[in-house]
Amino acid sequence: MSQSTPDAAHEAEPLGDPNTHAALRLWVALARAFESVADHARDDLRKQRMSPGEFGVLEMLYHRGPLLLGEIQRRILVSSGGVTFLVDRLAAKGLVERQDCPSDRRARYAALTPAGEKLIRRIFPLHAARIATALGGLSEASQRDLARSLKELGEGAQQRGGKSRGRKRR
Amino acid sequence: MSQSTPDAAHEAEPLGDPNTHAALRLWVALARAFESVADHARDDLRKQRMSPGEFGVLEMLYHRGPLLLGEIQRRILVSSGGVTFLVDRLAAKGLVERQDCPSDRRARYAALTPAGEKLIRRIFPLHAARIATALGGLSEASQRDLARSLKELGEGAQQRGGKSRGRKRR
DNA sequence: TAAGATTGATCCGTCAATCTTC
DNA sequence: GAAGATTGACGGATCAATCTTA
Repeated sequence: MSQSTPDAAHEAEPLGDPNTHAALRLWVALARAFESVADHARDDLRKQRMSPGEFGVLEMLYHRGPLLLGEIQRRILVSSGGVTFLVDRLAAKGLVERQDCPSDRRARYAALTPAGEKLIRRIFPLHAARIATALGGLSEASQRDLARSLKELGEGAQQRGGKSRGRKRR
Repeated sequence: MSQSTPDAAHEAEPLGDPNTHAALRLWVALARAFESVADHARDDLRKQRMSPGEFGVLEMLYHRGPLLLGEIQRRILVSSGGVTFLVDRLAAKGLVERQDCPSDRRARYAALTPAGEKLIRRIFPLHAARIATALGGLSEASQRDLARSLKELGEGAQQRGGKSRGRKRR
């Protein structure tokens, strides 16, 4: 794992502020839920010998077509050097290729090669199914509700300014 | 960041199964929400020159007292080697010390030193407040609701067997 | 044989500095 | 000067192999 999960029990020594206490419990639940599902995702991806970042790039190019490296960076939230590195590796595997940008010679596109397209077309549905299995305990309705709440939570937290790794601060 | 976030828009090419589609949207929302809050947490910790893992160990020892390394491993969900490494670093900083286990000579305890106790006692409330700020958009009630749903989600996903990095499969 | 801890190799990604083009 | 991409050094964690004790 790449991330340590916060400890679950703060009840031993309750905090003065009940509001903080509720927030902490939510944070723990959020982190644990994320890690549980991420475990499924990572496990599935490892069988394809693919890192989460690599899969993220392939998936994005699959669903959106060729993209500038900077766009990829903002969308999957990796560092600038990280994108270069990911695209390098995918290119070495023959799954992705760089293309020059006609309107701006500083920029480059990344695009799927036929081999990359074939691969992601095959594994994406399997990966999606694995996620669905992980989440399978919840009804479709509560999945929708939860997704809505989480989206609100995420956007709120982002506006309050976390670290903002060069991401659009809209 | 240590983790790439799944891409948000699959609407361009809807999946056959609507159930899978709902699951995917939930997964994206979950990952984005987690990363947004984690950014706050990481940002805060970095000012203390402390990794999330190090903070996790200190926090746990603070709230639970001396713990076997194996227990720490299971609770913060890091690898076996990871715990050894974390405790090494904290010990080098003088914040934590190892203690022999009288009943099993294979095992060792980790415990806070006075300096470690002093440090975590000081920074934990600040960290908690930062998390509370990140989550501040939500009412206390909806924080509780969300936490409950997420706990259910996380436990469900875990039971369905993610990767289970040596963790108790209870 | 198995369980706990440790070591060393390796992997993935960040960060700071740099180069090019705008 | 600022924006896009790239490079190289580094950090944090995983993994497989090993050592010790049960």
